Amino acid sequence: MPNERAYAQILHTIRLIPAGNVASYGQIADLAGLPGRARMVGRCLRESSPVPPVPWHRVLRADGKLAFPPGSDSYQQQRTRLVEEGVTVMNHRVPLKEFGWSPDLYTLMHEIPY
DNA sequence: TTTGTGACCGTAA
DNA sequence: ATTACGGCCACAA
Repeated sequence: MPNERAYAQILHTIRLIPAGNVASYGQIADLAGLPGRARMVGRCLRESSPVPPVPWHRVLRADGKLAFPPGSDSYQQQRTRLVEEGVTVMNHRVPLKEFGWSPDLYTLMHEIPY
């Protein structure tokens, strides 16, 4: 696999998201040293059936929406996990801007990877 | 080889 | 607030 390094970087970066916080696919890609490749993050998660050490539920779209179809199994699970961590989810999205969260991740995780 | 398909994103109507 | 479009790129058909 040519991408196993990239995937490892991605999963590693996702592990750095603190509980109660969220990050977008694009942010993860950037932090993992893969600028512009948000789709790869999604593909990585889809293909590597993530287990708890990888907090996949803290990864959202850039606009704060959960990436799953509302009502789907995965959607419900993600929503539940977020709420358990105290993250507000209303109308299928986390109000990032309203909480000033989106940019915080760059501050919280500066020194990175692997 | 080409085409379609995503757990996506930024910009511009 | 939406929609459209172009970028993005590994994968499968």
